[in-house]
Amino acid sequence: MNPVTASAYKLLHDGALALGVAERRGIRIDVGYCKQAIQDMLKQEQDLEKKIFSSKAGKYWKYTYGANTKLGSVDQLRVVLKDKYGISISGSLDKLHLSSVKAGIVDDILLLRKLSKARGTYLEGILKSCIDGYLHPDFNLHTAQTFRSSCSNPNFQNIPIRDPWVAELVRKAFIPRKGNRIVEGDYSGVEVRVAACYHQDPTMIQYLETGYDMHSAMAAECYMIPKDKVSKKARYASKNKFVFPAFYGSYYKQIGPDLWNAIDELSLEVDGVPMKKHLSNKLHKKGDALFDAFVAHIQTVENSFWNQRFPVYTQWKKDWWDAYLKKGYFLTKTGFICRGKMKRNEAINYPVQGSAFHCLLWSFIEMTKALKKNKMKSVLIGQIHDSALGDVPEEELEDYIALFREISTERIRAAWDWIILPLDVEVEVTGLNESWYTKKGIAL
DNA sequence: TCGTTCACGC
DNA sequence: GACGTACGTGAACGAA
Repeated sequence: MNPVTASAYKLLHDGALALGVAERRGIRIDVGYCKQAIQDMLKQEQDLEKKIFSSKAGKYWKYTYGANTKLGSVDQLRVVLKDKYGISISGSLDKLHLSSVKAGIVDDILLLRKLSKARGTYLEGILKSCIDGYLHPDFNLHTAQTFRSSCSNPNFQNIPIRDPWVAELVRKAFIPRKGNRIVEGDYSGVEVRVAACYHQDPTMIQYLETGYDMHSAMAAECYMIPKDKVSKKARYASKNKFVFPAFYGSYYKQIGPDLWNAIDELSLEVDGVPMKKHLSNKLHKKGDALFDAFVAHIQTVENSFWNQRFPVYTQWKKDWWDAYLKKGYFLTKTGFICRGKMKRNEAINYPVQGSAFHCLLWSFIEMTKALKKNKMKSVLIGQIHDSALGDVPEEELEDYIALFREISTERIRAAWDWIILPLDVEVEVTGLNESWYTKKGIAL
């Protein structure tokens, strides 16, 4: 991919400069917290190791491998599971596959992995790159195939958030400057909106303009429940296991089992009835046959999703792919050309993912300029694909938020007329002088 | 040193 | 009718 218009080149040029400003400002780190937390976690890990080695399986592990014993070795774990529990696993021993294994040792191994990840990759990684209490990650615009950004030393774009326990351990390390709050402005569903700018499916546009809750609607269809019975957790499963994967090109053979597994992971229920029991009543099947029937049901939901709900979107995907096969390249809305050998899903996803990030990048550039022009003390400190983080003095809080909203939803549409739908941002704010972990959404 | 596997994010 | 998830970084492990 290369910029082929003057404005595309300028976007990268100005983007590199704006990100450079943020890199030099840096993110404030609670170094004392990090050091203490690392010590505490090391202690927990040692206790856990002791516990493991006092179990029968742990003793066998040590006996077999002696000084070469490594609890992080999947090869060794595989042998112990087979010899000590008679459980033979040929494939992956990752979290997903291990969590269903009924062997006493696996829960402790998974907990140990989680702790050492949080300590090693994150807290120790932060201290490794921290200079005088500030972190200055590298934000790159020249590495990702899609012309998204990437980030390293350390990677500020994959800090834990989904597991609340790990999120707390790690995010407490990130703090605002004295008298400030961290303010995170996040585009809502920007990839879905940018995709709609390409395919212009009228149903999708209507959904986005009216605030129709597609995730809930699809939860209702997937789990065969009335719309008003869709719980938050069912909506979450629908969003992350059906809607997003479907937009990325996944299909029922992958999506069906994922939605099925989510039932137990999230303990889904309908009116107090366990979800699998509910589905059994609906599909008139039990056991393995119920699973097969559920996957088949998801196949029909998927067909209806693409062919009944979004036929224009579906046709666009065909046309876009055919045009790429014919020409050997395609152009993005933000003025880049993509050439080279691509698979179907890549050719369809790259322009969307790239242009969606470019919306954030444009806003980041304009925000950087506006803060300087207005002589504000607020500083931008980082960016995570569809969100921008500021370190904002209490007295500038309202102005900063208003400015960010205006730039990222109004000014951008005046600058880029290809954006044919409203954009929306959510703003989250930490407590005064409090860590990133305390961020909360604010009412409009 | 390098490829693979794991784990974390959007 | 077959086909079929996108983009990243970092650490540990283990073979070369």
